[in-house]
Amino acid sequence: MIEAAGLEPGDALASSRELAKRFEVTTPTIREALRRLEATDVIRFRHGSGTYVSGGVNRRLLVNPHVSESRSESVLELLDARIVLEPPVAAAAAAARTDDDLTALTLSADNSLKPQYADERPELHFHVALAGASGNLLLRETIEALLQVRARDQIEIRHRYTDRDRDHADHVRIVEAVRDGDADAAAALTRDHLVAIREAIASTLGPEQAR
Amino acid sequence: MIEAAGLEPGDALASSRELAKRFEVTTPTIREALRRLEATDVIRFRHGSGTYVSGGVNRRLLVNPHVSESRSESVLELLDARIVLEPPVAAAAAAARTDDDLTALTLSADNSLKPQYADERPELHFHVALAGASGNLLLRETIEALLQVRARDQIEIRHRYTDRDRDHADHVRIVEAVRDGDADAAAALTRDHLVAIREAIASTLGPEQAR
DNA sequence: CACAATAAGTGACTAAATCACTTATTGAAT
DNA sequence: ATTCAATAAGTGATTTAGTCACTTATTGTG
Repeated sequence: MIEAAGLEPGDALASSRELAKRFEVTTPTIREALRRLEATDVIRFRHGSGTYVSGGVNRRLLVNPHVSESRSESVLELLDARIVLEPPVAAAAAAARTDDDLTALTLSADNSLKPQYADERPELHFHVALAGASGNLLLRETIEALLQVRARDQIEIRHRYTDRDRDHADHVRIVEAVRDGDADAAAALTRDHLVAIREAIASTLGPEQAR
Repeated sequence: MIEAAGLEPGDALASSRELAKRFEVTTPTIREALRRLEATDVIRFRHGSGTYVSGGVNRRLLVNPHVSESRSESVLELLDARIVLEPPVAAAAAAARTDDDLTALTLSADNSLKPQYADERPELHFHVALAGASGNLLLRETIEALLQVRARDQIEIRHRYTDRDRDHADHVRIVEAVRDGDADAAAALTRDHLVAIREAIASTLGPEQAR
């Protein structure tokens, strides 16, 4: 129904009672269906106001909200995965970027000096914008989902371990490589950037967990 | 509660009525909670039998089951994303593989001659096993989730466009490179393998969609 | 004109049933 | 002794009718 009506994030759904009438079931049944959609962030409930379409409608990959991250070493696991996956994405971006991509990339690089909107505006996250410049939406969604893993830790990492100036300088260099269409340089710079972050975190966790 | 009790896929949950008593709510409320868990495949209902823990409990990345893939060109989009991401994963596998990984890899390569269990047994899917050999679980889960995108099309692809013998031969060569610890070769062979599949599909879709 | 009271609309939840389905048990026929 | 159909208990699926909690636009008063 959301698809058929072409509803987009922010749009309101019909009320539970109305949906119940339309589908000829009762409200508890409707609620069960809506709760499933809520689980993948397709819709959100606002008590007393209504239910609204959310960002999940156009997000094919997502993080399982029902798996709690307990093991602390998985922060490094995540960084290791990013070190493998993101450099080639940067290379692809360097090969395929449009002028619009460059504009968005520059904007998000500047935002890394004051990353205040990074959580609610994913397109302002540098690494997401970088993946977006590859022209492949699925690639962008993959990186986006990956960055949602251990999101809580990542916020703390940004606040405690990240040197914002250095971060920004790294990002600017990557943007330059992408602008010049230098795939190898973009990949290498991205790898160095992530390795530096990994090292900074690993050293604070103590050598026994650094592998 | 699933975590606390250490329940694993296949284990049964308490009945709805019992859960309702335990949490001091009524059954419709319990059902809403369970439906959310169902949406990310943490649990599954079996009418008349019970509700059981499912594979989603230890899957951090997953495909949004509520987004229907309509555009046919996204098959190529998926292949393009895999061409970017999987070669470096293969390289990482060549660098980190253990003997156990090699055994699993050989097994899954053989399975690609008769890929009958590929859907219900993800570890038998060659590209998942390859990612697993990297030693990074998140990397494996990422590839696993990616392969779930357009799963329906992928089954058809396997049945119609794939030359099983050639597929198997490609896989064997990749395994050899991983065994020898030759990261560059593993990456190159994986890229060639995926590019060949992409070309086969692109040609059947007609040149206008091949980009 | 500002602002508090109001009323209508919405989600959240309850309570007590009934229906649909599965599965282990039971007991009779073979 | 074995087989197999009837049975009963347990489980999920859904209904019905209503109440509570919250939001928001409207209205009437100061």
